[in-house]
Amino acid sequence: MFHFDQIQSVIQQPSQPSVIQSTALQTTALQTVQLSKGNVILLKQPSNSVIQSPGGGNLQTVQVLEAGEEQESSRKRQILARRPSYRKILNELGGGEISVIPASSLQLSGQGTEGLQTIAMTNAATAGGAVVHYAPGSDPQFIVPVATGDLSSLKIATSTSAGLAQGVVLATTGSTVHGSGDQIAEEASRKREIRLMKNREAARECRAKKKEYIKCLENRVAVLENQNKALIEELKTLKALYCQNS
DNA sequence: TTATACTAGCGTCAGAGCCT
DNA sequence: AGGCTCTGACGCTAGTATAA
Repeated sequence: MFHFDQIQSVIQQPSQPSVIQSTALQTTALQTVQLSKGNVILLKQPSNSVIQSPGGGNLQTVQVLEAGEEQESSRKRQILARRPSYRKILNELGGGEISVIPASSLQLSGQGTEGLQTIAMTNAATAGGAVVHYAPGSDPQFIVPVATGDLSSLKIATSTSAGLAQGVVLATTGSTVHGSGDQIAEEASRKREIRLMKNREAARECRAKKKEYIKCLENRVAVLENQNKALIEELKTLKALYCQNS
């Protein structure tokens, strides 16, 4: 796997592309670079990745895949690039419907709740356990499967930056958790909160991707400027040589 | 020191495009 | 058709730079 920073340039239609051995090339970093068959990516330096160049040297090259492989690879990349939604994650975990609980309506007591990252919880309704997603921010929320049932006095284990803490008790302080759930306004509000939360996350990722892409373009500009300077120097030298000999 | 301009980052909305 | 993701546009806020 190599990072965007390592990309030095993309050469179009190389006359003699050098093929390299790549045992487990991850190309996720290239999603925003449009490549076509025959393009070659130059890396700034031999990376500590799995890429091995038969020729060695300061620059490594990665040849773009054949058309069929490229399509397949592109599809895989797209699938990998798209993070599944919270709803999908919960469905895969057997959650079904989900409920959003404002963190302000909950109290976490016990040790190990600082730096909270994920919570797994169990009670009579969850049997094998259910996953609670914590959405940090100015208005933090807990997202839980509705099938979980009564949320008061759930036994939960928190995974924190400091490690796992068992036996923390999640206690509800408001009635929002136990509402009927049938009220249309409540349902609409819940859906809106989920949508906003997902869009917030999407916007964050989009901006990060955009920043990375701009950085890549700036790198390319720098490389091309250097190449241009070098070519001008070479031209001057050749001109001088030609004048001497004529 | 204060007022103003500029920049970066964020959340939200709207619309395009894809997928089921 | 409806739901979803992605992304441009917009407005807001906080931090920084600069001129008066």
